[in-house]
Amino acid sequence: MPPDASQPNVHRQVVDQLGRLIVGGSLAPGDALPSEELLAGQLVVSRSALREAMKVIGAKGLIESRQKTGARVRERRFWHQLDADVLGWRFATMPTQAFIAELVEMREIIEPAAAAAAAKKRDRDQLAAIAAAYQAMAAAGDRDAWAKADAEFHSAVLNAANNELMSSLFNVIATALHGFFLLSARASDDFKYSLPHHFNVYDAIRKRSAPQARMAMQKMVDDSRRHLQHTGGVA
Amino acid sequence: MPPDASQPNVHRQVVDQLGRLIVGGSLAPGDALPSEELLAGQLVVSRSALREAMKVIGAKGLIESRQKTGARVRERRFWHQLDADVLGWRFATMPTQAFIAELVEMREIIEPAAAAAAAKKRDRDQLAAIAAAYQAMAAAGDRDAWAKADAEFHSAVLNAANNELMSSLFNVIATALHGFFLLSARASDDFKYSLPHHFNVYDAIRKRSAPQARMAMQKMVDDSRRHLQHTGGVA
DNA sequence: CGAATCCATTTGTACGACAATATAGTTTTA
DNA sequence: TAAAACTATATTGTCGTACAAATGGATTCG
Repeated sequence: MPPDASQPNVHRQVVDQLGRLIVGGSLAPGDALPSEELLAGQLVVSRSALREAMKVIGAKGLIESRQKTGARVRERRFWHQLDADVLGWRFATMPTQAFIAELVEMREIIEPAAAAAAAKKRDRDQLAAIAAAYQAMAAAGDRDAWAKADAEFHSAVLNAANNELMSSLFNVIATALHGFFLLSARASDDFKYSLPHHFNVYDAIRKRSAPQARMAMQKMVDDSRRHLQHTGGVA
Repeated sequence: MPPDASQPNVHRQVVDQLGRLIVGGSLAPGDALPSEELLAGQLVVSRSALREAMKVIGAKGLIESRQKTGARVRERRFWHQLDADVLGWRFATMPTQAFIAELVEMREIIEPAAAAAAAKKRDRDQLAAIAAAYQAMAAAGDRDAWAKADAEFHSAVLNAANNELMSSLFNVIATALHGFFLLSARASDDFKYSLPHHFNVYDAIRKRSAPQARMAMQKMVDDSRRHLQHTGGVA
């Protein structure tokens, strides 16, 4: 339970408001924000709460504030777009196909590489976790159970790659995409269509064959993209 | 000029102190921080400044604070390790070979993929930028000029891939690694050894050959790793 | 012994004050 | 007249205090 949503914390709400404003484009890069006093008045919060929110927004790379000059919106390339909040704001304000395509592309790069690394570096327990997730997928009766086991599988593969940075990155991307897929790809019924792919990935990692693992995962994400294009319609 | 270093801002200093404490391991996940009042006293800052710093640390995923319970250090998997500050703290406190290897591995995954994507999606201007960077590298007389042009080259390739998330991610990784390489790999003299590789990458992107671009970049990073092992000694 | 209640501690929010400082406007000077 | 120095002022940075809200633990009562 991250301290994110549903909390009536004032500064958290202000963070969300400012984040959406900036990411949504109402405030363009280079624009100056109103003075703290004024902005606090507009949002009906104290300057303390506003400042705490602005520090958070600044930590996410969206604004930069200097004395007297005030806070200015930074250029987009400074936005730490791998931040869960920033991704969420992008989804909330401009979930364009291009943006989703970027996320999907990242996923399609990371996962095959992670599978290859996992084949090389996994230990016994990590393999067992992958196997367990696979069996849970095979045994899944409904879509929800399958989705849960599927997420577990991918997470286990990433974990077996023994690269925390990669796991962390994939986590952010997967979470962002998850929210999208829940909304769009509800149609198809054959939710187990990718089970063989998953087995191939598991088997290659078991055999410690990095190229095979990479190829199997590659096929899986390719298939996933094709499937999506049929149901959801992502570029 | 990011608003990071050299500023005597109190809350910024506190952010650094807390970040180093946590990332460095002095405060283990699950540990509770002292109360705000007490901690503010220890650090000789006001509670306001401390709170602003804690919000920033929280935004980076290092801590989570709830009423009465106080702030607790979160598990490492919640740390947003792709954050520049967090990476910096890891370097400052535990620049282990394993950590550097993770960064290098990420780079070796991203760059070939980016080169392939650039071959497919680059436009004329983006190609021109790559060409310009290459020529600057070829013309470079000293190591500093070469390093600058080199960074420009990689940046241009990433930019040509037309994926802002990828650019942003690479930026963070490259910056983090840059700080390390400056310290370690000062030895070798033939700083232009990789110029042919760079040409191959450029040429493949020019010809829009994705597989060729991927392979050329792959060779480049492989060579770079080998070179590093000779001079710096990274696993 | 268990459950409801009260209490103390801690974070969350607000307000007010002053210091530091950078910008803009003003004055002085060459 | 133009440039340089100075001043005024607005804005962020920091501090301190006060109170509200929530929550975990102690206490009391059935």
